[in-house]
Amino acid sequence: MDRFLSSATNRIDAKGRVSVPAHFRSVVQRRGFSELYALRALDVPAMDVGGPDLLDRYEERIALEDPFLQTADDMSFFIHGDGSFLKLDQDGRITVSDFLREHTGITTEVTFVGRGLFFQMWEPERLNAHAAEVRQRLSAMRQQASQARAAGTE
Amino acid sequence: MDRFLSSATNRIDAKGRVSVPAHFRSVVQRRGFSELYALRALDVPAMDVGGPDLLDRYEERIALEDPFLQTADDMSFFIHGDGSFLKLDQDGRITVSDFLREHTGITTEVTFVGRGLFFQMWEPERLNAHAAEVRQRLSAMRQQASQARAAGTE
DNA sequence: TACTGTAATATGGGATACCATGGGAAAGCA
DNA sequence: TGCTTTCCCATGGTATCCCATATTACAGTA
Repeated sequence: MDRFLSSATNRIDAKGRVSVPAHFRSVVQRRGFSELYALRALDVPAMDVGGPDLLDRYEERIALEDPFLQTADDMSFFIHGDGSFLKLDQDGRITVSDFLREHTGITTEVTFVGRGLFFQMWEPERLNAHAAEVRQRLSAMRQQASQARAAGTE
Repeated sequence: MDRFLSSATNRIDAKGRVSVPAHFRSVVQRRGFSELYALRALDVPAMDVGGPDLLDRYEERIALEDPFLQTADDMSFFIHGDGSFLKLDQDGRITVSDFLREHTGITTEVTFVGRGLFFQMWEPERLNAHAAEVRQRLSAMRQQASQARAAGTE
């Protein structure tokens, strides 16, 4: 399978290194990425990490904004401004930079979350909070949908 | 038969492995898969499990959404982040990870419940409680319906 | 229906391979 | 020279392979 899936939490060692889950590394290889791009996620305190295609995706997103408006420029700055890329060492580890820590709140542990075509890096506690929100939204959405169906058949 | 039917309870061994019921395995293997896709169910403490094709179906669903709106992001977060592949070993067993235990409360035994296109993994006690709830809801609903019918004919 | 043998399945355990993690040493940089 | 980064190796823990044994399901026979 060549998609990033499931999540795992790894510890950051004294030198600031953390192992990228083996499963993710094999996906990276299979997709033929030689370098990983880490971008700040737009709405959440997480990093989006993936191959060059991740950049394309963000470009598309920016393209939707009116180029004369502040928003587009802000987004572009936000993404390209400090966009760092992560080097995998021989043991499949990356070094967690201050840039990463600042945006995510990561200190001693990192949770890697598969997102299909890319993956995310989270501070474990913040991830839990976010996950709870997401599940609640989806659950509410599903109830609404089934109520709407019931109403339609009455 | 290519549907998941009936239920069975199996024990988890000292290494955290548990056999997937043979008839469930044959459903998956007939399609040529050697791994399972498991997703944390939204409203109940159970895992929804199926072949990797189950994931495909979800991804197709997401593709219908505007990729830059919150809904698409939530859905992806859920099916990729709350999902995981379970590798079947040669004897048809899977290892029950903390990822599964956390959400389901599973400790020493697992009940596998056929649900047609997928099956579920439950902690036996919780399944009993849930089954009782479901029965009660259904019988309440039936009583309501028959009362409404009686009222209509009076 | 009861009994019996057989095959399929579930379970247990030793050995092995893989992976996260930690630390020493060499290599770059100020 | 100090400091950080990168390489390399050691270790413990976990997952996987492979085989043995127990248990269950099934089919045939009386």
